Amino acid sequence: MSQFISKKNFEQLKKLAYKTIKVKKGMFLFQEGQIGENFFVVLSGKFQISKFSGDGKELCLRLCGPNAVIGELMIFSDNGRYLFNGRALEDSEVLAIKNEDIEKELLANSEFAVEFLKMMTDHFRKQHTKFRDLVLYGKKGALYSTLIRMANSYGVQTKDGILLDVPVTHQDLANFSSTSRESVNRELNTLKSKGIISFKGRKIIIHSLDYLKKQINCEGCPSSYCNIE
Amino acid sequence: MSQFISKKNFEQLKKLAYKTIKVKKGMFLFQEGQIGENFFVVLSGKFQISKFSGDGKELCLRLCGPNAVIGELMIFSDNGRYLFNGRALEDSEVLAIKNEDIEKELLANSEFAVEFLKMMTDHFRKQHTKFRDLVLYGKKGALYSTLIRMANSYGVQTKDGILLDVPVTHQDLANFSSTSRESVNRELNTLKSKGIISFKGRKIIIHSLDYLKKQINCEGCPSSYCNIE
DNA sequence: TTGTTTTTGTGACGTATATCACACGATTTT
DNA sequence: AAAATCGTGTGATATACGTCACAAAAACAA
Repeated sequence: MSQFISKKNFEQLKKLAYKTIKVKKGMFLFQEGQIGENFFVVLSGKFQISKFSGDGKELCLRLCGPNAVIGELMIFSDNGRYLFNGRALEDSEVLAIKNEDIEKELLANSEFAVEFLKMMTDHFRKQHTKFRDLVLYGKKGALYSTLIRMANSYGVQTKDGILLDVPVTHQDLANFSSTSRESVNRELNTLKSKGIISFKGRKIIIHSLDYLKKQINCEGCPSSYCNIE
Repeated sequence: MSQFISKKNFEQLKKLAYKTIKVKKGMFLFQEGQIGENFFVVLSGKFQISKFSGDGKELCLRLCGPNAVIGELMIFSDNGRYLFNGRALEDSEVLAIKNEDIEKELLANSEFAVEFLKMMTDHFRKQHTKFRDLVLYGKKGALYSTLIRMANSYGVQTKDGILLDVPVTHQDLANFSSTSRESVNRELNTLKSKGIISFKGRKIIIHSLDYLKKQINCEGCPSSYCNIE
C-alpha cells in the first residue's frame, strides 16, 4: 500500500496515530461486522485479511506486512463497520489511526489529501481486480491469480524461475482461491506436469508466469496492483 | 447514488459538467480498458454497468437510471482506465464531468469534498457487497442477491407481496448472477414451488424477502446499499 | 390473421469441483 | 526413538451447474 504514497505523506499519516497496538499471533485485530472507526498501519509482523462465507469457510484476500495500511479506507462513512477480518499470522504491532483524524487532515492539507485519495482509489482498484479474478475466471483463475500475486509480492528471481519465498500450504492457497485443498493439489500437479511450475521442498517455483497471466487476461496489469498485499 | 449526496452538492456536481452526451439505445458510453477521465451523471434513460468475462459472457453489476453517477470514481488516479462497460438500455442522455474538475473542486470546497468522498466510499461499499454475494454465496446467492436488490430498487409493495416492476428476462437475471438462463429458470421455479415468489405475467412477485435475505446473511444491510443502482 | 421472434420450460448429458476416505511422508513433540 | 501431528497425494463418489436440444407459450410484426 505504501508504494502509493510518498515518504513524506506516509510519515504524515503515521503522525496521526493515537496509539500502537500489539497483536498476538492468531488474534483478530478487527472482525467483519464490528463497528470500528480506526484503521491501522502495520509496523511489524504479518496480517491476513479475510471474509467468512456462509458455510464457515474463510476467503483470504490479502497478506499484509510492515507499512501496509489495513482496516478500512471508509472515510466519511456513517456506518463504520469492518467489511473484513484482520488476523495476525505472527506476533505483530500496528499503529491505530482514527478515521476522523484522517478526515480532518484531508480537509486541512491538500497535498496530503491528493496522495491519500490516490492511495484510496488505487486500493479500491486492487481489491476490484482480486474480486474480478474470483468471479470472472472461476476457481482456476482464482488460483492462478493468487500465484501471480504471490510472485509479485514474495517472488525471488532465481536462475530456475521465480521462487515463492513464503511458507504457504495448499490449504492456504485454497483459502485465497475459494476452492478446496484437494483441487489446489490437483491443479498444482497438472501445472507441474506441464512444466509451468515445480516444487523446491514445500515452496513453489514458477517457470512461466506468462502462462498463468495469459489464462486470466492479466496482461497489462502492473505489479503494484497485482499483488497480495 | 444520488441519495448519498445532498441536493445542493449534487447541483454543484452537475455544474462541473462540461458537456452533455446523447447515447442511443444499445451503444456503449464507455468500455472496460478504455482510457477515459470522465465520469457521468445520468439525466435520462437507463444504463447497464457490466464486465465481460474471459469466455465472452457479460456479468452485469448495476442498472442505472436518472441521477445515477456512472463511469468511475477513480479520482487522482494516474492510470485512468474504465473497469466496466456502460451501455445504454434506452436512448439516454448524460452529463460528462472531467475527473480533474472534480479534483479541483474537492480541494477548493471542503463541504463538497466531505459529501463527495462519502458518496465515493459508500459506492465502494456497495460494490463490495455485490462481489461478496457473488463470491461467497455462489450462483444461488448471486441470484438471491439480484432479486433482493431489484426489490429494493424497483419493488412495489402490493397486498400480495413485492412486485418487481421492471421488465427483466431470465437471461437478464442470469447475467446479473454469473449463471445460465436455464439455471435461473430452474431456481425461480423451485422458489415458486416453495411459495417464496410467484409470477404475475412476466414479472416476479416476492412473498418472502426475508427467506432470500436469510440465505445470504443479508440481515442488517440498509436498502440504500443493497440495491441494483 | 398469420407468421416470426422472443421468452420460458424441461429433459438428457457432460464437466468441474466438492467431499470423503485413506495412505504416506515429513515434521514436531514427548 | 516412538508417537503424534501436519501437509500432501490420490481414488471413488456425489453434486452442482453448464450446455445442448427442442417444445411450448407469449409477444410482436406484417
